[in-house]
Amino acid sequence: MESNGEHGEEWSPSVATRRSPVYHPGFDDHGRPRVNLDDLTPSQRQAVQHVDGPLLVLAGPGSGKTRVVTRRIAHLVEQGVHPGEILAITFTNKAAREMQERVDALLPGTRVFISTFHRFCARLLRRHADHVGLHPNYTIADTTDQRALLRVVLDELDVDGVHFPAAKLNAAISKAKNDLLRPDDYTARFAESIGNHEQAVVARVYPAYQKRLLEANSVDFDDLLLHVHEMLRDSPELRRDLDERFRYVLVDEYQDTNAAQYEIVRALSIDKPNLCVTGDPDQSIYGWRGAKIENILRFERDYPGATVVRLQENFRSTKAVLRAADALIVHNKKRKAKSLVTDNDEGPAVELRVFRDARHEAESIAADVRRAVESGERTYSDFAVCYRVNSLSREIEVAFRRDGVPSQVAAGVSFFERVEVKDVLAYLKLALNPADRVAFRRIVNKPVRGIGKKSVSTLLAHADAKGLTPLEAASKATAVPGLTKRGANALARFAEWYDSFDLANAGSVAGLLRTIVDRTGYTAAWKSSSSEDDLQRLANVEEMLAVAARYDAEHPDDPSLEAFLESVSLASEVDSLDPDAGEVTLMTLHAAKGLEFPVVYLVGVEHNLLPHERSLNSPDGSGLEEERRLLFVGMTRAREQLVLTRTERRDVRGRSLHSIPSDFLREMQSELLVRDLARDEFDVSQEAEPTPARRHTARTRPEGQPLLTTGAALLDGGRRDAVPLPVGFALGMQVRHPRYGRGTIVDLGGYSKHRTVTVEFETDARRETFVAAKSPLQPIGVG
DNA sequence: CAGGCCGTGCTTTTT
DNA sequence: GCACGGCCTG
Repeated sequence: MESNGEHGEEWSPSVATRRSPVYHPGFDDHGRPRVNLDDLTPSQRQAVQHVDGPLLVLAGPGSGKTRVVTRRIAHLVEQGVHPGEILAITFTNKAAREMQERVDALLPGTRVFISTFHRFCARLLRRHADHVGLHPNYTIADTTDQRALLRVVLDELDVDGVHFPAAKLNAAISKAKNDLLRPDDYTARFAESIGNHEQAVVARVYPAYQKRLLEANSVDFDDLLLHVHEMLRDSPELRRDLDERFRYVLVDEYQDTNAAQYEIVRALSIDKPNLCVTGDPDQSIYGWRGAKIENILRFERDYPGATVVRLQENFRSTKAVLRAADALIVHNKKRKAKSLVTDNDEGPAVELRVFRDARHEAESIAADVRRAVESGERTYSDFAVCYRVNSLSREIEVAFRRDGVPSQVAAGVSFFERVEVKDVLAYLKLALNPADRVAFRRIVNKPVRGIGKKSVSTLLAHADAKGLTPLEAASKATAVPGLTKRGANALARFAEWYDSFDLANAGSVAGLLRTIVDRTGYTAAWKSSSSEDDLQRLANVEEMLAVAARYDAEHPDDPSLEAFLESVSLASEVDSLDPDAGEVTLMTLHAAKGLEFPVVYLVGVEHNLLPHERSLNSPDGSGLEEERRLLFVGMTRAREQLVLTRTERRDVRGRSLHSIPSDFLREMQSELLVRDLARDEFDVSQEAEPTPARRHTARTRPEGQPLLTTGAALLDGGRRDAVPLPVGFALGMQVRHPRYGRGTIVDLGGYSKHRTVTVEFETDARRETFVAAKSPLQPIGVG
């Protein structure tokens, strides 16, 4: 309790400050307890009412886990536990936000510290950076930065970057870090390994890479955990303080914790072992990034006297869905036996539909969805389409767009990873952390200033030797040996120009960003360009400014650059999914965890895809079991209807290959209703043909009609290769809206994602403005 | 030093 | 099939 006052500040604004003792948040104004227990099952209630000591909640899919966790938090507060003593850790920002909202709904104004592992560690590291040789203004290197840095290291160590690509080495280093293997440990273990070239190379590269990161006052994703683990391990006082400070710790999705996360949680639960973990071994799908399913399996041994609560009743899915999911998962050997039971209806049978190829598969689903929505039976947001690999989304996106089915994609490449966004962010990073060599390299010649790679390397070598920041070295570039006169002058000019920015006084984050964009003239060339790509880039930078402005507005009390960059670095694409967007959601099976939809299509249930070929050669079959769990997770997202699909041919990297049905299908065949649509007389696409909107889209864009807006495909798809929306909106164009009927476009505004279209409709001269990318508007030719 | 072309290798999943 | 990095040329 004592520690709250002192540390409380640190965690604001996420943690409420101490309340007046008179107010008791566990009760409403009439003295009734807020935490309702009546609508809980006995085991749910047991978990909610558990206060002290370790607690393991084994929660099957759809068993009301979030409800239990949030109620339990509320119950703890009701029991007099101060909200500031509770720490809840999730894996995704989305889960954290949701939990925050639900706790807030139960006990308005109560702000518990709810955070993802990485964010929690980032904060902690900010506060105690000196423990691990960092400064509080450290920056976070994302995957692109990591690879860029690795390439520099490879260059220096004269490692052949062709046989040992940065991405691969990065994965190896990441894996080592996840297993708590630090450079020295790794080198000690693998330096001698003759049999494995890659390990020998990593043993050389890893220490150099880590040194460079530290030099740049930077950390990668894994370091966030690793550094915190180190400080907790090496500073008993700090560990004890935090253990005391967070008397009640909750960890969600515990089956997905890796070695570092496990140790961190452990360290916070020694003196006050009020640790509650929730999870489901059957939903462990992150083994490939170091998650240890054993962590949850051995919880009772790790925390003696632990209470174990099993939530087996499923409130989400139909009996048919659960039987199929169960038929599949029982084939896993390494597993705690658990059955899925529900009082829900039987529901329609789980179907397996077989198609000729991916195009038929996609078009059939699109037609299906349209039919259900047009008949009023469903809305678009009732549907999800899940797949094993991101590349499968493409065919679906295309078919949906062709058919006028609105969709949103949780894609692998995020907005924040686009080059132009990264460039602008690198300026911000350098402003925060002048030591950041990765950021410096990125922006020193952007826009082009005549500073080449050679000059930069020479300069940075000098800076390293003299202990200067890159900018300090650049300002005295003429005195740096080895630089050409031209290079030195350009560098000195750059440094002088940069210093004249007065970044410190730019005020808000948005102000700072605006200053940077204006002063660099970064976007200038694009403004006059007519190329679609350039306009897109411009729009992305504008969007970045909007993101910053939004951040400023949401954090008037904390306009700090580090907090902004942190939130940007730790944002993920799944976080941007909007369940109420009125769109079909397309995502990978991994991204689907924790979500639910009335109707789920699970495409590409084929051998080498699901299970993925890369999982097949794991020696103990653990890879295969994880694939099975992945399918299990996907299936159990469905509330009412589940459709699995496979095709007979599929394009893999350009080649069309014959596909083999997944073994998983055989394992649950008794629960599947098989419909072979591959040998039908009629083309699926023809069957679905005669709908009005479809005919309209077929002649959507008359010859010569300029593509005036960019669509959801370019932005939401997040990929450069996304097919541009075949639909351009232009002034005067005739469009149709499903509710308002025919109309004419009378105004256009904004760019890309925020492109707006104002339409005057024929009925009652109604005027409406839509966000182009999200609107159901269908062009019907030019008026 | 910059821009363009060519070849490789990629794709499993992500904080 | 594509995107990226590396290489070569101007």
